[in-house]
Amino acid sequence: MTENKSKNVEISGLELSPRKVSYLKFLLTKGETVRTTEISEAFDVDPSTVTKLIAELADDGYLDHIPYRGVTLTEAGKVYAEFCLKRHQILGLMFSHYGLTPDESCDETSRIETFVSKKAVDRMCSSMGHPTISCCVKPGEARQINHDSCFHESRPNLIKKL
Amino acid sequence: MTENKSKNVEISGLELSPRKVSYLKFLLTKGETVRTTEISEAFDVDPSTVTKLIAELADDGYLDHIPYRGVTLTEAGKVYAEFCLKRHQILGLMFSHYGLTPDESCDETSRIETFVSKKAVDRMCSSMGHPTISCCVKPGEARQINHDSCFHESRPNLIKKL
DNA sequence: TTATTTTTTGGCATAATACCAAACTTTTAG
DNA sequence: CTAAAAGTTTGGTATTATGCCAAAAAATAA
Repeated sequence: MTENKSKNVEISGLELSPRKVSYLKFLLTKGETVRTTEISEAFDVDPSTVTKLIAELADDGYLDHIPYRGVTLTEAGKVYAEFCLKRHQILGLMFSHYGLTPDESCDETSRIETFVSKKAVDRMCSSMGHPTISCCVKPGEARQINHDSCFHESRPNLIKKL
Repeated sequence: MTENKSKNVEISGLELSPRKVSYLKFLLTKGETVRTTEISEAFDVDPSTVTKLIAELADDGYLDHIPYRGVTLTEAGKVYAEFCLKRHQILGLMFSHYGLTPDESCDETSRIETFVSKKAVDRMCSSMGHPTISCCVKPGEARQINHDSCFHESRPNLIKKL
């Protein structure tokens, strides 16, 4: 936990490509070990494409891959995926503030999210009062916004770097 | 004028790559004919890289290129560049609403703008009351937000498709 | 344990960018 | 008015991110 936090500080939010972010978010919502085929079907791509991307994600420490068996998120991968999910939710919420429908917010967010820094997301999250709803997650639904990764600028001494 | 408006309707906002959008915005703010070197210096890339991108933009009708002389925006190019500039400004303003500094807003916007649709921008613009300030343009400065390209959803009969 | 299914490998392709060196043009200096 | 300098374009190559296909390998089912 304390370890995650300290690792968190190093997340810029720009380290992964769009597809990789999608895979990580998918893996997080799945929870358990996920087979190559599940991913390839979810994203409608060839299984070999998935094999290659997960190999890179595994190399970079985001997930463990047992060949022919499946993948699971590493601790770092979970932390990163949580951040990605939260970023998606914060951005989706932001768009919805300007009259976009939930679907539109989600679409626009999906195209831009990989390019928005964690610093910006944290700032926005604070500014919004650490919301728990978003275009994809409503109160009462299973997964709400997880603020663990949030760098609380307003209380630097309490949480910064820890 | 009427012609531009009708062409506008067909802009999705996603037709150009990041670099091409940057070039178009640069060309619009420059106004006159621009030489390859000016662009290559502005973006700190090799002149040959510029030659290639402008060839593609010219092919697609965004600009006229006279070899060894320079490029100018076509009418369609101007219309598109105006939209790009406005999109940048609307998005920058949006980020600034969530506590990002002007510089931060501008940075984040620069990374995401190419992936935000015109439909979303128009909606946001309406929702904001068609503002004239942004992270990059303050009131009193030369270029303010140009709303010509805006699809005014609130007054569809007056402006839609015309 | 063979047939079927799943996964991985290796090869190849495209879009977006970018660099370099060589070939051209245009401009400038004599 | 030409030769050198400066600017531009071509052609070749590279990288990153993705993705497909066919063949090989492993796992599972019959």
